[in-house]
Parts: sequence; structure tokens; C-alpha cells
Amino acid sequence: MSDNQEQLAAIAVTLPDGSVRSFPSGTTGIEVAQSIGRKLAQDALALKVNGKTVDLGLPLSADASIEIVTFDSPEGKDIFWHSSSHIMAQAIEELFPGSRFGAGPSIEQGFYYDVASMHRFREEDLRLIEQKMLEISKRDTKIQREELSREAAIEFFKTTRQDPYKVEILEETLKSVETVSLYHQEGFTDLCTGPHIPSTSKLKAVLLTNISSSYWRGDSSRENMQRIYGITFPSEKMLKEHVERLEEAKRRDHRKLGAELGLFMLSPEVGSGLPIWLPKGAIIRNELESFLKEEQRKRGYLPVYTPHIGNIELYKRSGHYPYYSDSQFPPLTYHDEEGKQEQYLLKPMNCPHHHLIYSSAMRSYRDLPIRLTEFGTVYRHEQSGELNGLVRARGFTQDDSHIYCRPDQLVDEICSAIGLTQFVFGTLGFSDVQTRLSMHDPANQAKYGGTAEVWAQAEKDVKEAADRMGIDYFIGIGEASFYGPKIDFIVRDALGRKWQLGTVQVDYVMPERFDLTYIGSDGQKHRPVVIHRAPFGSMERFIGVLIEHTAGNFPLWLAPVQAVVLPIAEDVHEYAASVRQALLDGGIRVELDTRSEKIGRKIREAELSKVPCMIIIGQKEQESGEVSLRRHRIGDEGRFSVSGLVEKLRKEISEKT
RNA sequence: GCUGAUGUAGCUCAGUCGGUAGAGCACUUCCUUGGUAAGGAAGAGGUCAUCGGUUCAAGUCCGAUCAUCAGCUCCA
Repeated sequence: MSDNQEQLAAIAVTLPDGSVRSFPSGTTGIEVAQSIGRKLAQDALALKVNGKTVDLGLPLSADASIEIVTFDSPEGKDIFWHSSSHIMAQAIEELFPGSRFGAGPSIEQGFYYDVASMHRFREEDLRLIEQKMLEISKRDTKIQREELSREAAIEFFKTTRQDPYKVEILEETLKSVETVSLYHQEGFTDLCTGPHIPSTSKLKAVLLTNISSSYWRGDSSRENMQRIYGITFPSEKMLKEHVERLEEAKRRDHRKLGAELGLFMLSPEVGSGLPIWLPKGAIIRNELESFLKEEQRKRGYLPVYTPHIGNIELYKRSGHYPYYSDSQFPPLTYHDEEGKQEQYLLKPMNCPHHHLIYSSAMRSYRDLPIRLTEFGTVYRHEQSGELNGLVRARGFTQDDSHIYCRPDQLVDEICSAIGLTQFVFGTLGFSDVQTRLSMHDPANQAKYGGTAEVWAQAEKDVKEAADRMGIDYFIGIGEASFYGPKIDFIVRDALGRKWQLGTVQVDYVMPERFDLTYIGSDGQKHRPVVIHRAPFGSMERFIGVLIEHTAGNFPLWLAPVQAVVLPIAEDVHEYAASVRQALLDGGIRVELDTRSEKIGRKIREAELSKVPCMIIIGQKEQESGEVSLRRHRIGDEGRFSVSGLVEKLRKEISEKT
């Protein structure tokens, strides 16, 4: 086809608003954007043609529905940050010649690039690299795509670029691909499917955040690389907003708030990863435990208690010991007078104890389901670098239950466990919850117990229950536990990191290992199925995430101090004390502030300590026998009679709003 | 566990070239008795994470350990 013919042919381009425009064939994305508006052309980063993102410079040769991709969309951010990682690599190459590049993707909040370099990167280097990136942006370098055969690309990276990492990707990951694409920007070239932003000049603001190490291809037996993280924006203002968001997240950090509000502490004298609940934190935990106990009582759960340690044989039998011996505290070894040795494990999970309770009596099919429940404290020796306040600890308490049921009851029981978890999350205001069906990885059979048939059945049951409950889930291959698939409820913390809280797990393996049985209607022995479930997951982790979620502004029913009585002057102290007593009698956690400070000061301090209700008392209140209520973060709510206030607060507490 | 960073008063942080430790807030006492986010004054508060080394002299330089932070890896 000659150029001339191309010019003559017209194509119909459908825009997102449904309008159709005609363009000569060969029109590029940027030209379409320019025809719509100057601002859009300026913001345009890439083009989406029939749902597929492509470079802005790609000529359109057929009718298509298109969309101009800008930074506002998730695809736009992805492309922008991916391109930024290339620009960072170019900057690093210019500053530190000889550096080689591994993987450099965009991530949820920015990008990183894994670098192999003789130079050991330091904090100061990041500032230099940032400057260089902005300099490259000012050069307004065009980013150009080139397609070529895999062989030619291998040759290019072997000779011109001398980059063994890209060669390895081409020879292994891409071995069945014939044509690959390269992106050139001045002297720097990267292997990449793209698309990319048209020019380095789109990048206006850059912040390189940290340096860490990674393994080439995520394999701990391969070489270490230096991973540099960063984030970039098409304007300075957006970077500023991003930094402000980070600072806000820092203020919400449960480790910071936990110390400020006196909720919990960690001490090297006790041991790292072993949180200690302070009185105020213990109130929150206690309220949550009481709440769940009550819900479970309504749902037919039977509370039990089991010891904190167990004979190691128990865990060998369950299979936990061989599967997870590296993440357990070493066994306690005990020798009796005759030299006989016994070993005990700090319990890493509660299930084996519960299974023994099940099998301590003969069970009839009429008895099932049996739902044993316990707030069971477990100890796991997590790697030191993993520890993180309450959300990743070495000693923590699971709201653990094991439901023993007949196969015909299983899906119903999974559904009701999901229902309970949803109720708990709903009550605590977690709306942004992701649900993952955690399935096994068939390629890694050694990681799991049980037969293929059992796994197929269990995964089918889990999926059926999730579908019946109308859950919007995604599948996580390889995320199952060794004994069965799970439904995991995942919530983000203030910094956007994801944590698994609630979980519902199906288990056909333990009933075999512990030879659990019930007598069926046919008079024969049958195998029950076990469901492991924990709506909170771990009290520590849940409360850690809850602190960040609420920024320490707990709902009234959970607040460690629900109200503080603030007398304005000494002449009303006596009345204030009687108000405090009335609130105490009403079951409200209340304090009285009789310091000789001005009311403004008392209010400020109550606000900062996030007490939900301030009860302000002066002459006027004393004369009328009333109180003034001021709400945390809201302000004055007017006067109430003492009994009316108690009533109001009690109602709010019982409704858990 | 790995890579990097950090560790000074209860908290947030200064501390220059190595020369006997500083601020604000909080705390204690006194004055002040007030109306919805900081009244005033004075005082007390430190084995500079721990251990070792270099030096006439170490918060400061070097090493180890512990803890914390970010990420990696792992995660019942």
C-alpha cells in the first residue's frame, strides 16, 4: 500500500462518549487527541484501541473505538510509572556507568527498578538520580518503539547493551515469543512490551523513596540486586499531595497511635514481636472479644479452653511440625528422673487441641455440627524482618473455631461462617474488604497434605459457598494452607499494605490424621469435615488495622475512655463528681478532670486523646441539674439531663454505631 | 533471615572540626477559678540503645550486639 492510498482511506473512530469521528487512515493517537482538545493532547500518555493500550504514536489503520489514556486512569498511572522506571534507569546509567538492569515494573504507588551495579547506592544518590531524571525530562527525549526478532534482540543485548539480565529474560521467559519490542530513549534502550509515554518531558515531579535489596527473579539462590523505589507525577502539585497523603498515613500508623493512646507496647526486654496490651488497649480487645462471644453464642458455638503448649507428637501427627518447623519457636525439652525425654511446643495453632476434644467422646450424626471455639494464643517465630507492631507479631491470639460437620452440612456451615465474618466486618465499618479464594498450586504438590480428589472436593465446596454468598472474590493460586483451601478476607492498612484478617478454611486432611469419626444413621463410622474459621483472624492484627482504619477515633462502644467530665471551675467539682458517678452507674467508662486548667485546655487535651464525649459542667449546668455534651471532632451538642445523657450513650453503645 | 537506614529526656527533635548535654511539648510545685482546641512562673528530668576499640579526650570516629523502620524473602 502506498502512502498516497493510505491518505485517501478514511477510518471511523468511536470515542468514549459514543460519538464517531472520521480520520484519514494512518492518523496517530496524538493527532486524534489534538483534534479533541489541546489540554487532552497535553495530558495524553497513551491510547486505548478496542480496549488495548498502545503507544500514542501508533498509526490507526482501521475503524476502532478509542480512548485517550491520561494519568487520571489506572492504566495511565501504570504506563506513566513504568516509563518513569525506564527514565530512572537511564539516569542511573548516565550517573553510574556499568550499571545493569533487571526488572523495572510499575507498582501500585509508583515503580521500582532492580539494579546490578558496582556502586552501592546510598540515600544521597537518590537525590542525584532525581535531579538527573528531571534533567532527562527537560531534554524532551522521544521514547521510541522498535520491533524486532527475538534473536536480533538477544544479539543487541549481548553486544550493544551487554546486559546479561535482559538476555536471560529473552532466552528463558520469552523463549516461545518470535517478535519482541524495545524502547529507545537517547542512549538507553530497554526490552519492554510497552506501551510508554511519548516523551520523557511528561515527567514533572519525582521522588525516589528508598533502596532495598531483592533477588534476581525473586529467587533467593540468585544474586542480590539493589532495588530503587520511586514515584513520579505529571505535576509538582500532585507530588505534593502524594507526600501529604503519606504524612497522613504516618499519623494513622497503629504503632504510633498505639503508643500515643496507651493501647499497647513492645519491649525488647520481653522479646521482639511479643505485644503487651496496656489497660486502654485491653478494653478494646475485651469489647471485641465479648462482642464475638455473644454472636457465637447465638450461633451455637461451644467455648473451650486449651493449654498454651502441647506435646510435639501432637503437631507431628497433625502435620504442622514438619511443614512449618522453621517458623516455630524451638521445642521445650524436658527430662524426667529416669532420663526420659519429652518435647513440648509453644502452640503454633489451636486445631490439634480442638480435634482431641472432638474425639474425646463418641459423636452421632445427630450431634453435628459441633462448633468449638476459643480465643487461643499462639506463638510463631516469624522472621525478624517481618515483624510489624501488632499486625505481624510472634505471639498473638486467634479467635479460632473448628466446626466439625457432616459432608452434607459443609456448604451451609461455610456460608454461615462467611456470614459471621461479614457481620463482624460490617459492624466495625470495614467496607473495603477484598476476598480471596486461596487455592492450592497443583505444580507444587509437596507443599500440601491430602489427595488430589480431596483437594478437588474442598475447592469445589469453597467456591460453591462463596458463590452462594454472592461474594465478589478473586482466586489466589498457591495461597491455600497445607490442609485445605481458604476464603481470606483482606484489608489494607494506612500505608496501603494488605493484611489477611478473617479466614474460613475447609479441611479434609485433619479428620484423617486424627481419625475423627461420627456414627451415621446407618450405624457405621463416617469422617466429619472440619472448617477452621476466624473472623478477626488475630486480635492483634485486627486491632492494629482497626486503629489505622479509625485513626484512633474509636466508636463509642470500643473507646477505652468513653466520656470525660470537664468541670469549668472548682465550685462545680462536687456536682461534676456526681455526674461522673451517674455515668459510672450507667456502665459508661468515664473520667473526671479536676485539674485547675481552663476549660479550653481541658477540651483540647480530651480532643487530642480522642475521647468521644466531653461532658462540660459549669454554673449553668449545675443550676439546671443538666450537663453539656461536646462530641469529639464534632463540637457542642447542647444540654441534656443526666439521666437523658446516660440513656442516649447507653443506646449508642448497645447499637455499636 | 537478607539489603539499606535509624537509635540523644516520657514525646518530637537540635547537638558544628572529637573538648564534660540542648529546645519545645509532656511532667511536678506554686500562682490563677475560667464557658467549648494551649493562662503564667519556677522546678525536676540523661549510663547519648548495649558492649568493646581508637584517642590525652568519644553523643560525635571504628567494630560487634540488640531493637526499630523500609523493602525483599517467608507466612498455619
